[in-house]
Amino acid sequence: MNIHNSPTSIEELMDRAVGMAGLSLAQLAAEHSLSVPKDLRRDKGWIGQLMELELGASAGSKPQQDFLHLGVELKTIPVDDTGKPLETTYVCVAPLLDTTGLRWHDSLVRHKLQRVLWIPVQGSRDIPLGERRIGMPVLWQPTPAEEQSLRQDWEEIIELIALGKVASISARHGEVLQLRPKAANSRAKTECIREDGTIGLTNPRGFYLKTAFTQQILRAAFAD
DNA sequence: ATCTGATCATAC
DNA sequence: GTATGATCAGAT
Repeated sequence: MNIHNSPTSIEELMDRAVGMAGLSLAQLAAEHSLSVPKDLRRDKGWIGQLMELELGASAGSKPQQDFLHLGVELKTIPVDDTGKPLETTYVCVAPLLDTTGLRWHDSLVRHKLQRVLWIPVQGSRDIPLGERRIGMPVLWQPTPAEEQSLRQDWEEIIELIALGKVASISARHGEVLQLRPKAANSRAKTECIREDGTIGLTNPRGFYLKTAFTQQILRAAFAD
């Protein structure tokens, strides 16, 4: 199933995603003539890249949805044997400068999460990478309640950033959305607003979805 | 066992 | 550095 063309409809995208459910990562890698890394320590994005290949997502480092023409963002999510997410989900970089006038409706978080195709993959480190199996896909759109939760957290965090308090924002802020470092390492710096309004430097941050939130998404999808 | 801050590879 | 793809691993 070496498909490199981009799907022309959501239906076609879902057919492809359902088609790879149940396969092991080794099986899928073999179909694309890729070797399976020993582990993910130095290949943290390997599974995501593999899914992009199989589903025909646009490769590269473009700052847009994976399936722009379909309005769909692709996310792989590592889960344990009960289906519980093992990691938070990165959404996008957070603006630490020029936050004035930013509104939820126009935010990158809202745009990226308008429609997400979740691909659960066994993520336990006890399972050799190649033996981990791909689960049934979930096409998700935030319910009004979910969007409200996201919006509330986003507005709170953005407000703190605008007040120059980014340094005091920890991953504990937010019910469903959190702010955490997103960089090569802690020496990476980017400009931010200081409390006195001047410009300072701090570690780049990204928005992440907490595991309880993504667990709820997956549970609701498989509830029927 | 879970969470939070830190980190890894790659393209440009 | 910023953007893509995320998971690692020490602290709690």
